[in-house]
Amino acid sequence: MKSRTAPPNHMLLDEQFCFALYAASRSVTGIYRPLLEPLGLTYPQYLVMLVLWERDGITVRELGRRLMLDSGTLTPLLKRLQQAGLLQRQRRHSDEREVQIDLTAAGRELRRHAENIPACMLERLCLDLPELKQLRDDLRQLVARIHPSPVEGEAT
Amino acid sequence: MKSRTAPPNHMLLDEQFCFALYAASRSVTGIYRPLLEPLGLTYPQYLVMLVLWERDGITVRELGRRLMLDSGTLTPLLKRLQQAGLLQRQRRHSDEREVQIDLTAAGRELRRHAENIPACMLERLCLDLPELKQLRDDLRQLVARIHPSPVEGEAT
DNA sequence: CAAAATTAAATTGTGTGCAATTGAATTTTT
DNA sequence: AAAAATTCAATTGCACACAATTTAATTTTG
Repeated sequence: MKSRTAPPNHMLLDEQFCFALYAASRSVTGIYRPLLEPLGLTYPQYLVMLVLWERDGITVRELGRRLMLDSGTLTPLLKRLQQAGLLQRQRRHSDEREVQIDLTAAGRELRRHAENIPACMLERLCLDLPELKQLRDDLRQLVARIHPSPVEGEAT
Repeated sequence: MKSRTAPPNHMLLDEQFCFALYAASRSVTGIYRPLLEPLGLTYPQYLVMLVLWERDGITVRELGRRLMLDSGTLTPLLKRLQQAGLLQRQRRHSDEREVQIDLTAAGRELRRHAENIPACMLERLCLDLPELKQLRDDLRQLVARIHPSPVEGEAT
């Protein structure tokens, strides 16, 4: 007996998981915008500050590892945060290739003004914590499980 | 009796749902890149083509509604697709404000080369269809349920 | 109907993302 | 130790995103 459900057309935008992900990500960033605007931060800048509030004195490379961003993105972003007086950038004497990022007093101060943001976001998202944690873990699993593309000519 | 679990610090990057979402979205777009590169498309361009393959002859506005993008993003993107010979843009006679988008023969042709992409992605994501649908619906619910920010001075 | 308000795209300007290249410093090899 | 390879950040170039403004066309109002 044949199924009566419509044929699942994977080319339909509204069927696609990846579009839902893309749209959700941009939507959520949009919610951050009015919350971060008073702090003078964009969402990627806020992410950088989150990392530095955990521990500063780290290198651009370490920052990039945490955020999955490269120097092409981070260098200009960090220059803006430096311009805003939130951090300092300096080559490490131990290894002149590395650039170490240190928060200024103003950068550390800013944390207090950001502490209510997670709660604000939780409210806007209208999800309870367990649901959110589940979704977060699903997304992390997704990223972790991504099958590397089969690049040919790779040495074994 | 006090709980022995560590205090949940919502300021920790790796605790945050929103960062997982942001990172997952960029990761997934990164998987598309090598698949779309032979077609000469970026991921946002691919999304535009998906909408047009469903139905063309729509306006920039309708396209923007489907993709949640405004003309500031779409206009230059559509110009590039036009330059690539995939579509035509023309003012509507019925309303000269509107710009109608029509696929060219080459634009319709391209669909065949894109038809295997969803299956490729499914393989790369290493998730079965039910899980993916669940996650997709969760993300859609999230976007739908987003509480509008309380903008003051709004007329009632 | 004419003025005012609204609408649709385009434009302008800023800030990501990311591939590819460059340049300098360090490490590994020979 | 000198040459080769590697590493880190910066730079370059291109393509989004999105706020804000502009321009032109249409609709609504007085």
